[in-house]
Amino acid sequence: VTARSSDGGAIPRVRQAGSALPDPDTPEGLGSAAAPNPSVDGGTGGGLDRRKVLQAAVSLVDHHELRYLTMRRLGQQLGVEAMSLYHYVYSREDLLDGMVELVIDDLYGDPEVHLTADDWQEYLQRLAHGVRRIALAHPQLFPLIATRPPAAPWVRPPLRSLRWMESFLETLHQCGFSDPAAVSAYRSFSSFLLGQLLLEVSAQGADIGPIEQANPDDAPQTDLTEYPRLKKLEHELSQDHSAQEFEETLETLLVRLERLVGRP
Amino acid sequence: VTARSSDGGAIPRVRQAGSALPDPDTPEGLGSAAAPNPSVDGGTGGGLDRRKVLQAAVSLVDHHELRYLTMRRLGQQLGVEAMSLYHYVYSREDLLDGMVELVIDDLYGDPEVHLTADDWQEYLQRLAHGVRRIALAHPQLFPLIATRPPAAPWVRPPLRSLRWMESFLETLHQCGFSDPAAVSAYRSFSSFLLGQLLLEVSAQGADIGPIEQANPDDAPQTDLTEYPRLKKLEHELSQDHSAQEFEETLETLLVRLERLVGRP
DNA sequence: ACCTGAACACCGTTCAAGT
DNA sequence: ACCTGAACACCGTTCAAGT
Repeated sequence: VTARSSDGGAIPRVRQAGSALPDPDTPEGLGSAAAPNPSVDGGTGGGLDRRKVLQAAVSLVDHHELRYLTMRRLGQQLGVEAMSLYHYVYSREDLLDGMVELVIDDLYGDPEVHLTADDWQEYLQRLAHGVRRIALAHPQLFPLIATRPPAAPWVRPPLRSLRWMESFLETLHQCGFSDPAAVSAYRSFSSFLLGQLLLEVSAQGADIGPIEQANPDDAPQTDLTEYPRLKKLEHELSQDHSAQEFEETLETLLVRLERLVGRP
Repeated sequence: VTARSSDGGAIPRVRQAGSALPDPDTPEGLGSAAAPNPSVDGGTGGGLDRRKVLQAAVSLVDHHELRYLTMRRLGQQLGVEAMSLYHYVYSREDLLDGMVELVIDDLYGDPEVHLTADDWQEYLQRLAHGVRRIALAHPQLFPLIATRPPAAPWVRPPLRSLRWMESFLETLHQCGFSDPAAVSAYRSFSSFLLGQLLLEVSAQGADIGPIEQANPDDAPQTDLTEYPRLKKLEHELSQDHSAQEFEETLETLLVRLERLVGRP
């Protein structure tokens, strides 16, 4: 059981749905009554566990909207009362965190991303497309992935996974980027990637939940010994350069648009 | 009273907050009981109207979080029971729409934005900074501004205001952009702007509410006679180019990063 | 060990009733 | 004309009680 940084100020985050929540023909059954529906678990047997709960939640959100995910509905989906879920999940917050982790872990298995690339351009291309694939596969969940404070909340913008960030920095280092150049590249890349995809999924009707305020106090003081480059660049990565970043990207864009004038 | 496209499938969107909602020292009073607090209106007198309701709501959200905004709390803020609000607002959805409009209207008054610029670069610079100012002034509200379907829901990405879009297209046209070039410029510019700012405010703990699915059916079939360029380019603007847009921006970014290698 | 019923403090919204 | 009380159908979460 991982130590949860939760609480102190964990804020439940529920949307509630008057009486008008659309119930598009759900793939999981048409019984409108509260009939338990145990046919939905992984198939491996009756016992519930955290993983099964998280999987059911992800699937519920993929087929509906984020606000459709309710402790009561999730319980019903698993053939159990809502209160039972609290044995596998500390709160709705924790449920959402778990879902994000589950989906993120998929990326590690993605061979397209983890093929060793021999130049950094190819590496970044693969990474970008891998993340985009996740975004499009789970549009409702992606805003959470992109914005929930990750293991290292001081990194701006947050790429959500220490493993990613470490491998990003290491790859660029080996390709001849100086430390400041690598940090700067990290910033441009991740804010392009997350910003663009956030907008793209929001156009599909996604829904960003409130982000736990990155309260520096309860930053879990993560152990970075496994991530040496991250540790080395910790200070640089935690600076906020959003204004400067904004100006530079805008400038680049204007230059790019210049080439459009007077041409078809 | 403007015709509201609401309903048919309007979905209330409430977050509810167990018992743990933080109540940071609110600037509007410390009476914890349900004491009416009529001292909050514009100052011009007791009568409630839509505008006052919207203003109070915006201020509530600016000082707290989006999920803090509740019909009951808003009512209390205005010295009235929650149910009275329904005289000025059709639903919580409508309340949020009204708040977005109120804030957007501020931009029209912004002299920084509406100075006539004589080159399009300056115009886009002004516009970008004006929108960024709004985002930073109302981080909690901005995701709604950036993602709620605007008057013309077929425009991707949505710049939220027909007046903006028209003036954008007209300016570029007069500066020698061909029609396709102007549309392409619109796309790059708005997705840069909204994506970047969405990410920036989300890092501050913002919260994107569910977006009403841009249901093409109930698109209000807006009257575009006042917006000739918009009308002319309607078809081009409604194409989805997000994949291509993604590739191009990524490519540009990689080229830009190239210049960082091997330099300090 | 796992699940449940009943309860609590919240939601948006409706509606008949008050002034 | 404007406001309200009471009610309804929902929330997350707690807790003592069941098996």
